[in-house]
Amino acid sequence: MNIKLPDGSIHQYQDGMTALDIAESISPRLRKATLAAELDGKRVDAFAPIKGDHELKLLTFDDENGRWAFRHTASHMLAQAVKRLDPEVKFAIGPAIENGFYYDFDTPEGFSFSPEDLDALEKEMNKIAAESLQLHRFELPREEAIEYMKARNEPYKVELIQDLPEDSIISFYEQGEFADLCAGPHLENTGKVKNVKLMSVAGAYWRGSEKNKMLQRIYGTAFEKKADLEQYLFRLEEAKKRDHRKLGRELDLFDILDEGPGFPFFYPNGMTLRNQLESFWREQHQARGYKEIRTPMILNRDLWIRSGHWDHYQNNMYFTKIDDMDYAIKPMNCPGSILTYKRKIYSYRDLPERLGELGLVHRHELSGALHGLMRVRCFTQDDAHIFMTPEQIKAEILGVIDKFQCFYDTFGFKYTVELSTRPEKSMGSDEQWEHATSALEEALQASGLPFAINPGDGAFYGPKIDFHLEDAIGRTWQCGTIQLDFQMPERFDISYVGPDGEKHRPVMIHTVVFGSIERFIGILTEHCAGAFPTWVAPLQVKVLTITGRADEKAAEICETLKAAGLRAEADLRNEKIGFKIREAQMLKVPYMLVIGDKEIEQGVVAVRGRKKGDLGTMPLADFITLIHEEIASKAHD
RNA sequence: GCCAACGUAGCUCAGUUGGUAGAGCAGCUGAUUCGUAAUCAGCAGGUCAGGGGUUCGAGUCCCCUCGUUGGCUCCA
Repeated sequence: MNIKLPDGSIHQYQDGMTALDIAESISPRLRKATLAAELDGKRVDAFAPIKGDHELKLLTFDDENGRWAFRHTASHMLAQAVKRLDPEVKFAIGPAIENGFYYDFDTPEGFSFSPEDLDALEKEMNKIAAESLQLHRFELPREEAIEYMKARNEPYKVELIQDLPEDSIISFYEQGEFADLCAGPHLENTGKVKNVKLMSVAGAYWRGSEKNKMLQRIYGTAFEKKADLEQYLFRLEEAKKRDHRKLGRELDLFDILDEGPGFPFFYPNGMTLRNQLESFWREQHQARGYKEIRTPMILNRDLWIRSGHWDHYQNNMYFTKIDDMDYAIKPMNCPGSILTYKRKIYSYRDLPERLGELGLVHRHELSGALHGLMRVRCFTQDDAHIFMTPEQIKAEILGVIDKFQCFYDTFGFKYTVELSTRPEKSMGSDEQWEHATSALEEALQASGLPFAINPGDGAFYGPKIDFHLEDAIGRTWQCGTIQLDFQMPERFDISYVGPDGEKHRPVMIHTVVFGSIERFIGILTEHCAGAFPTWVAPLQVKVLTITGRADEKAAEICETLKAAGLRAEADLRNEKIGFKIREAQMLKVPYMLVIGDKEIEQGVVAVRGRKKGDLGTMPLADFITLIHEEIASKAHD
């Protein structure tokens, strides 16, 4: 048979040889590294015999798909270990995921895995690796497959098979006494999976639906090399140090107290930071032709019925009564924005009308969903609503995308983009949804941004484009969104007068860049580990004296800095300079000015940067120029 | 909301088989005037999340509530 390798070369092999054999023929080391293979682009076992001419790619741990096979085998080993230690446990599913794998188990009533159990399971997995069990693949016809799993008393597996399409191949993988329903591919042998770490236990609904039984999920990870596992665990530990909840307390920025779950406090430092972000937002939006508004936090029931929130969003809303009438606290700003639009008659010449609002919204999120500033029950959306003619849609969306890129680049964020389509619970006709969805898709394509489709995740009034930013440990959070909406304009019967003198229905875009100021601050805090870019840092310069003889000069310098528009403080305490520097470093103050007898005598300041250390001395005026330039450029890092 | 773990001083954490709460940092007081990540000493600080129960006795054991964390579900 002829085998074409990724470098384009074609080699002849004997029919029936496996990918491992072929790897061996190239080098013994490659054979050892080969975990799985891709045959004509399809993932297969490296130990499966190959027949006929094909294109072959050998997958190692460096390939995402190689790691996937490696960790998927690890998840089977976990299941095997669980079964050995507790035969009563039933298997659900156990896939490889980014950075690891998990397996869901249905355990006997009242039993749940403890940390000690995880240790024991880890040991058993190591034993399974030491046993060096060979993996075998076999296929069964549908009925036999069902009988096979019934005989093994695995009801979840039976259900999975029953839900597979009639004509699908039903494959199993067997290692020692253990066999599992699985499409593969897998490693040839359990002996390869030596560096395993079981991370945590969590509840997870069967098939992801809260209507189903909650199963026990064990998360783990596995690496080919021990050093890589250790490095991964170390990185996780390091990442915890930049958790925004921890930094928020340490830097005295913000906190969430037991007295108000999900309702954050912003302390003076946090407020300074926040105000900088809001100023930036205002500058940018003014420059981009937006007008700012502010709409009420409480509006009456009729409004929310009209907007559809009463029907579609009630579970997430807070209510109140005023003079025996029902009111709701706004969970979104759009109805207020629409009422603003409705206050007068718009001409097509006025459009697009871009209305921005830093609006505080309240949403009753499930208690278990709360997470620091990332997920709260009251937050400020940096909202904007654009009212426009249908012809303006594409240009407006492109304008918004440009705005997003400007914002995220300013902070040095990487982001991923998703297009979310119609959810089950939604309003409007199929045509409207199709029209709106394709408008978004076209704009995205025109922007050249790579994006993924997220089916069924749109808002109830329209499809959306989401921008996701990463936190310290790689979880991603939706920040920016662009939502196209044909519904609200209908519901509120808003219009503009066209060139023909007739009334027309405008189209509406809902969009946020920060997403919520709170979440954005959370992400930004983790992104820079609390060392905020100078332009947003709560305190920009700390003036440190070496002895009391410098007090007067330091105070004077501090005043000069403040007069130059900088956020500066002087530390005149009777402490050693090393101690003062340590404190300022821990607070991640961008610049420290050390003032002692020498500086006073020479008429200079000794500058220390939080990252670069001692930067030498310079006249105060030079330092002010330097920091002003840095602030003006909004430099990060 | 669901599953699990956890909740001790402002912060980080000790507290053995139930026998009346302890350290470091921060704070306060005093001494020290000192060149780029911690000067020394003293003092003060807690209804052990809240409420019930078991017990001669509960921070430790049991139950309930609240909150936090990790997930699931949901979402900016």
